[in-house]
Amino acid sequence: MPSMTRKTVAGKEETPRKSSALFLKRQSQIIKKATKLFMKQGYAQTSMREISKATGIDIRNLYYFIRSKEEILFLVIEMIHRRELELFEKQGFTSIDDPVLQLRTVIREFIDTGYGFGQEILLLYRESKSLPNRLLKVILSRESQVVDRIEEILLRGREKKVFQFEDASFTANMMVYELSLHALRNWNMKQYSKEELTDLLEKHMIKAVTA
Amino acid sequence: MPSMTRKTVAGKEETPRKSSALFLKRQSQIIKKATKLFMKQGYAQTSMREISKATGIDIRNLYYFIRSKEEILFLVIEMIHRRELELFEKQGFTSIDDPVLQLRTVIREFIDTGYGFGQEILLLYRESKSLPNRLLKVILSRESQVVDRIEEILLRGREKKVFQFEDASFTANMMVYELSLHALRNWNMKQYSKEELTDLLEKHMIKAVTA
Amino acid sequence: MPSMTRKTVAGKEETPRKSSALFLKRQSQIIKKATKLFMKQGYAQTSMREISKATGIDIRNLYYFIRSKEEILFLVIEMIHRRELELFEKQGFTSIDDPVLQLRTVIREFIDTGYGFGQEILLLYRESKSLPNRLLKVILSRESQVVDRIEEILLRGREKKVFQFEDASFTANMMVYELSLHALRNWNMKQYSKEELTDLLEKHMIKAVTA
Amino acid sequence: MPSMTRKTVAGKEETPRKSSALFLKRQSQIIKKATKLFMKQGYAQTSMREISKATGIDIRNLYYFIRSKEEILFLVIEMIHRRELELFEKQGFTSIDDPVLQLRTVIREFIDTGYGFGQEILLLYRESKSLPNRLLKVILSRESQVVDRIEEILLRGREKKVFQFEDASFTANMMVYELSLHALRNWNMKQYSKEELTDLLEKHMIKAVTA
DNA sequence: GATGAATGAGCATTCATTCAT
DNA sequence: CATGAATGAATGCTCATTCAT
Repeated sequence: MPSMTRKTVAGKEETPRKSSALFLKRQSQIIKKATKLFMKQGYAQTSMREISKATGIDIRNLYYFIRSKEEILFLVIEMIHRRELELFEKQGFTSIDDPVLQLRTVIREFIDTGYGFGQEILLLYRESKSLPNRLLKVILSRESQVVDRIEEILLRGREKKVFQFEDASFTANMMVYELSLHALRNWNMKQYSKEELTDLLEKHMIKAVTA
Repeated sequence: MPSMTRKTVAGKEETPRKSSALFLKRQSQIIKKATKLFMKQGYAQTSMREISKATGIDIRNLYYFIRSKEEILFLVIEMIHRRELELFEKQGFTSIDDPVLQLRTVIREFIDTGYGFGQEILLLYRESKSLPNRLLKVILSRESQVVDRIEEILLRGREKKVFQFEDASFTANMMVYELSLHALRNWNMKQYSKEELTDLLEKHMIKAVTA
Repeated sequence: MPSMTRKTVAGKEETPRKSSALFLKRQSQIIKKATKLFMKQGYAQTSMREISKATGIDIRNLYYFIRSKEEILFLVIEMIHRRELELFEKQGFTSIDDPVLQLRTVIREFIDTGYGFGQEILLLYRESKSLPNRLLKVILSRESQVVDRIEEILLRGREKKVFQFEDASFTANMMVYELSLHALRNWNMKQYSKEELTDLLEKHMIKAVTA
Repeated sequence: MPSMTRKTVAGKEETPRKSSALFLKRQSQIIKKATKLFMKQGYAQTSMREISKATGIDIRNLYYFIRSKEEILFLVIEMIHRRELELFEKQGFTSIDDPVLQLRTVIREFIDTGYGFGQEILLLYRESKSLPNRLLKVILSRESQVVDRIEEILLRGREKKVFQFEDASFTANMMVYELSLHALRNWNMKQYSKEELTDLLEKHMIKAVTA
């Protein structure tokens, strides 16, 4: 751990950040490459030098676009959540009336893309604590938003008497968690094809909330 | 010379290890302290110096008991699994005839102690990949043993027509995973007391396998 | 982390190296000082910290100019060979027609400068094996070039019927070797002045190839 | 370089050494294994731990038989010289009357065995300077004895008018040196079989001293 | 934006050797 | 002889970050 003393904490707007198109482009370029590296080797094991090499941006100029390594992690995690939330805003989704179908859609969409960024979820679980408390809170509130969307579906389903469960919050949490099964336990899940897994998960989850 | 060439990799028994009582005592002393440190700050973020300080063993003598930092992680993870497996060997457990009751017991025992070492499970998920492939394999096969024990219970239950599910392996995996819900998502679970959580989990899990 | 995993081996051009004039200047500055140190105390016995101190370049910035200690040794040895080969390219040398005179010139030039870098030849013999095979091959092929130049002279002489010997390659090798006599056995050679030695060597070597 | 301050220098008989048969047996056991290790990896690169492992003697008990690592090197080099000198004492050797034949015999004997311990000669050249001055002197005087024996042969030959050369000492030195050609330049000598090399060397050396 | 240089802090691991029991 | 423990001193190398030009 080098120089934990001089830490510049990300998120604290000390200097008005540039926000020209090019600036943002460079930033997202950094975030994307960093995401890949963090997923593959972990946050602590990824050096700024590697990020510099991956992006082609000189390490010293890197600090022109981001404030610190910590900020990169923050932005990376933020991006993952943004992508998760986008799933719920896909056109047509909110217009689905049947809660069961809606839940099914969520599961399938999540796995469809989530299968791809399953590693990213793992990153979330693994690296969150590398963030200082203040940033961690921001991240966790983002997470809660995802849980909330699931909870809404469940509550609507209970009103319609199609779903049955004790605690909506608990169940929603469990569901988000279950959706990450593959990512977190992929070593034991390799025996199943994507389709098999989707099927098994769907049945498991639907069974848990139907009467 | 920090010997880049002659690297000794943990687990590879080049020399027969010492195994006197005193030696093993020192080893487990190291492992226990390291476990705490790894849980709190992560493997990569914990330095040998810190482990040395925590154990009171001079850093150079530390290498008398362990081969490398990597080996410590290996032993730490191994110990966690050993503790998990011990749950299934508690006296009286195997004599329970009712599968539902047996499953309930597992859940309660797991949470009872697991609540305590929840952090350790997180460590498992988080740090496994810091191990080289060879050691990772050993660890994952240990993990499988835990899953296997659950699977046995499920299969016995299905034979007795009390349980119903599609895929025994998938379900057992999911259950082990669900049992770690609290550890991995404690930030969203703080709203529940230990008892509430146990109740909710139990109901959720039993519902998933009953007809 | 001393990066046991991501090791960068000297010579393997992962990243295009810098090559500005200033960069090269710093590099040769390092090489020169390192040569001295290696000659005096040996490669293994010379620490990077010493090289840092000798060059006045902070040890951490040292790694900005060289990839590893190993690379320094490689560059040091390379430079020695470059200097040796330059002897054959001195103006006027190739225009000497008489092979005996040509050989004499080589011997005298070699000893003249070689007397100065005799220690460097010792270094060559002593430290070559500290290099990994890949780099060692490069070095040995450089060495062969020196032998080849001598061989050329010998062959020309044989054609002209002034020289006589069985095996050109063997003889050339032996000659290069004999030229290093002083460097390698200086402890027994101290009784002779530079001039005496040159005379003795010259006579010995010429006698070996004349009819 | 660890603790160069506390150095216990070999050779200085501080404590009356044990000299029972077993003691000497253990010592020569250490020396033999150390010789191999030093040849393969160099003196500085060989650790006491490795010597301990190779001999099967616990590293701490090693110091019961030798005073320091330095002493091991001294004893190793001493043994090499003892073996060289034995060549001149082989029965029948001194009774050879013809100097040319005598020289031929030396060459052949030397290469015959020397071919086997060529590496040891290299060790001599490479590691001598790892010894403190006092010990180095002892070693070099041993070396001189070898040279002296050759010189004697040469002088006898000159008296008998079969040999002709300028400086006996220089020539003898050169001959010892030439005999190590293979060991020191084996990388370029691999093209020749042992027999070829012996032939070439013999002719080269005889030619250098005959009229 | 590129570039040369610096800096404070640390890393895991090894070394030869000694000593008391 | 074996064994547990200590110790003073390094080792090569990397880290994130800053700054002036």
